[in-house]
Amino acid sequence: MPSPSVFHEVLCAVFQVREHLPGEPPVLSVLLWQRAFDPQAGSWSLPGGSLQADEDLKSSALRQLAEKVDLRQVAHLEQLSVFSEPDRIPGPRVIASSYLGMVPSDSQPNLPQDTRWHPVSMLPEISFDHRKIVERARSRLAAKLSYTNIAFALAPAEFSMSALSDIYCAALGYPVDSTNLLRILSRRGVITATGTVGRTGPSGGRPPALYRFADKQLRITDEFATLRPPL
Amino acid sequence: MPSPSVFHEVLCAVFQVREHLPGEPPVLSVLLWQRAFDPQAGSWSLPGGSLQADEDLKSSALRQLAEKVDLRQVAHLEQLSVFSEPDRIPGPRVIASSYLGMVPSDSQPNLPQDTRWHPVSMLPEISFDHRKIVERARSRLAAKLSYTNIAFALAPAEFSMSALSDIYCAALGYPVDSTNLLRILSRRGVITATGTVGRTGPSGGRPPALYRFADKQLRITDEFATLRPPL
DNA sequence: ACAAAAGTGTTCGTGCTACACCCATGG
DNA sequence: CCATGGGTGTAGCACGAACACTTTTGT
Repeated sequence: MPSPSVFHEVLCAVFQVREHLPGEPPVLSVLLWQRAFDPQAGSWSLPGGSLQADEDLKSSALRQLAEKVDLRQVAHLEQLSVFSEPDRIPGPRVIASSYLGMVPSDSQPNLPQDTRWHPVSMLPEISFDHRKIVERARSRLAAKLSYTNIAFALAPAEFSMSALSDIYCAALGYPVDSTNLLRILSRRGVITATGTVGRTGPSGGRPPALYRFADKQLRITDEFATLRPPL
Repeated sequence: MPSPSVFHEVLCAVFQVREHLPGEPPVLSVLLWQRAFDPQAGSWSLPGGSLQADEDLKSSALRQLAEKVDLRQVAHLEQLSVFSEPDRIPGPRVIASSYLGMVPSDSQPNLPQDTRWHPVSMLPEISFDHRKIVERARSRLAAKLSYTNIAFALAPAEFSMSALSDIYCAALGYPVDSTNLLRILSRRGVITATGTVGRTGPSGGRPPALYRFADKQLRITDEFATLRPPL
């Protein structure tokens, strides 16, 4: 192995569906911190940092999130792609492995001063190539919502179907009918009824049945939309 | 950036659908080379090697395939995941980025002595964690066959539908009806008729119409099997 | 004429969307 | 008893699987 070794960093696009304006439906938001110093002081960056000698990438991602932004409730974390252009950031070469992370909508982590949730529909100025990572994370999340149970990582432990369809709507960017969503997800065995009911809302209405996700691990629920095996 | 830099290698799982036994339908095969020296002398490895200072990962992968196994007709190459366990191979730490590559079934690259195509159904002893990479590449390929036009990278420039369904069959591991395949792919605009016909086979029969792929770039052709946007 | 392979048409099932209608609760 | 939201039922459609039937060639 005669060739040069390089630095390696992990960058995490962590999403939460959260209320941005009170009374409005919740929106998909991503966790960013603001750079205090150059390069690109003032712009917003993804949390992350450099890989240590004794950890693999995923452990590193979890460590950085816990240490730097005090985030410990990551319900799901998966690899996106690697960004390896030699000049992707100024200074010595750093290869970035990007991750998609998600925290449930009911968790309220304590964040440092420089760190904030930003609705993905109104992102501030983003550092380096981090915007591309956010975009990729977003589209990966949208795609996986349709054929996996990945929403378990965005939803609280128990939820009404209208709350869940709000989450899908926020993540996908278009309305999702809660009545059909129930049928799809229960037929696939993704969610199960708890048997309990929630409280009725502030403006009246029937109290909703509550559901939970059957698994808290990622599962493919709709493999092979087409070209499936015979029999 | 106080932390250690590490070596970084690229590993390519390159597939071709090729005739293994004459007269039999073609099978999905992967390109491997046999290690002459320890560690793990005799076992078979994926082509690849270490990243240079001035190249990104994809360029590196293409370079290594051209230099080391004289392979220049790679029709598609995409990133799989990164393997970063500190002790994944003996010796100093090396992080591996894995790639999925594909070669059209009609190209016949010249291979070095130690390099050979192996049907994925009868793999030899594989080095280190390379088997895991082959498996992942295989399942990624199978998945993408159903919702993208990725078969363009496995098929020759022009082909009959029965030849194409042989390719799908080899890559998926189960039979694919050529008549339905035609309908699916032409409806999606993935393939178009050339207007010409091929030669009839050695055992007689009607000469087949020839088709070609409309794009030679990867395209998603069946986004959102479910939960699609309204209207 | 017959075998072999390609191409066409038809039936059927499945799964999702859309929407109308019914139910439960608070004021 | 009415407004508000939750839940159920149903019709329709789009797409693909399976398979029978027809067409075109070589021998």
